[in-house]
Amino acid sequence: MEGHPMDSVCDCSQCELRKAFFDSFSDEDLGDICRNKTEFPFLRGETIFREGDLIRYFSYLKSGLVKLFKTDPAGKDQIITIAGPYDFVSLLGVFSDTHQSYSVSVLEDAVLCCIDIERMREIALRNARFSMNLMERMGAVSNKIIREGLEIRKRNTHGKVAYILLKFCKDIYGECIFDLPVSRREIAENIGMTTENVIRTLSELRKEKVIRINGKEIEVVDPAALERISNYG
Amino acid sequence: MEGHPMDSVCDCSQCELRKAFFDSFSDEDLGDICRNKTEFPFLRGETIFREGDLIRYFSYLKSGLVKLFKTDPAGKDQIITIAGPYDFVSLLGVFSDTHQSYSVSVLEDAVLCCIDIERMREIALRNARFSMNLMERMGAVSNKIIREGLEIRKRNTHGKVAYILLKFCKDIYGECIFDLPVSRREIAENIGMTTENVIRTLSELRKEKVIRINGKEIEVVDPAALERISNYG
DNA sequence: CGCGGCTTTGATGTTCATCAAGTAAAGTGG
DNA sequence: CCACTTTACTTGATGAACATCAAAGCCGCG
Repeated sequence: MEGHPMDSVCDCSQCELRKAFFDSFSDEDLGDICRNKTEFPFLRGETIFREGDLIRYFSYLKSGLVKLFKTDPAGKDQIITIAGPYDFVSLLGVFSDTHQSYSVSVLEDAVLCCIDIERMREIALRNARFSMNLMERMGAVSNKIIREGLEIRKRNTHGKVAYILLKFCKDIYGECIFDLPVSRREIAENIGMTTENVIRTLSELRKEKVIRINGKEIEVVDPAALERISNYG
Repeated sequence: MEGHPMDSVCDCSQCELRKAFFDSFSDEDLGDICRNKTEFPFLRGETIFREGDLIRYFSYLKSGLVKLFKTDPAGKDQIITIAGPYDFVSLLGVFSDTHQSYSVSVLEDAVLCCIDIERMREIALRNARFSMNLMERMGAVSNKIIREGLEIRKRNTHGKVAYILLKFCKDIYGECIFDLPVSRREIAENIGMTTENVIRTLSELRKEKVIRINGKEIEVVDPAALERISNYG
């Protein structure tokens, strides 16, 4: 893992995640975690870990945006999903596998909260409510990935592009106007198309006045039409 | 859920799953589960539950083969995965969702072991080791589904068909000769192709002497070639 | 300044879905 | 048990969708 630990300014009792998740902690466990967590800042473009690396931390994203991806023998990347604040970067293998089965790199400057995996396991093993919460939360992430995969699979090129644009606009940024955090090629790697066809489809959506494009900046001008294209295509 | 409970002949202390999974149970919990589980037999073609049904049971497959699938508004099915003995039929939503997010129906006569979801939750909440085992096991299933989705997505038609044939032969039956438990259409629904192209591709593999076809019976004559097609295509 | 990566568009060809038509197999009702 | 209906399977022809190849402009960076 690149980067150096930050000064741990975060008091875990104030962590936004606590409400949803760490409420199952006793004060004792919370103090334990708080003293032993490490926050790592990462810059756009940096790699957090690679497929095959030893799993040392349980980690989740405090801020920023990252991509989870696999690289095939020919060197082509396949993006599994894009994760944002309070998403786990560790998928479900984290307690059963010893090595990462995918790579993670940074799309927008990020802060990662890391807890030693053995300590995490200890706490999970003596706190059933926490295990349960963990399972629910990690399950939600896995289910979202599975669902997205199925949605992508059944769409044609126009539907795929519309789908991912809506994901940026609704899920990730919550606004109709945003800067794409990824290259055209990365969009292609995410939805299983070629870069050229992603570009061509974006241009067509622009010509049809569904979106406006200015480099990385995208504005969804006609969300209803985009929804229609996503659902029909 | 169709079907009527079987006489519960299985003594849970003898359950094959116990070794891998239920060892985390105290004798007390095991007895609790054992008295309160129900085994349901299902016949080929029956539906175990449908998308949208209330989740009442935590359930796993003792024997047989089932498909998990979603049906879109147009009535077209998309197969998520095929599950075999000792796979969970409940995916990770089972503790966090109230309703099923997919349907399950039977490909080969099956016996399903069902445990009331509330009882399961109670036990998980007082037995952290069990929660942990559950998370590991359910995580493995989810990860397999995600991985398969990515593998399918990156292949062309020949690669997709080769991939799923190898799955039947290696993962499900462990033999080079087997009866397909699914129709050509279901294969298509699983790997995202049209029925016609599945058939065409099978015929081509037959002409190339990679497989032999006799109705539902498939023999993989040249496994190395099939692997090559799966990895290249 | 020049190199490499990203973006864009066009031309071309392959792959794949769709349409059509027919045979085989399996289920249904009299 | 047979006629009938439906579903599954198969092949061919066609066209649309999509990948590939090629070329050029753009931008950031050493």
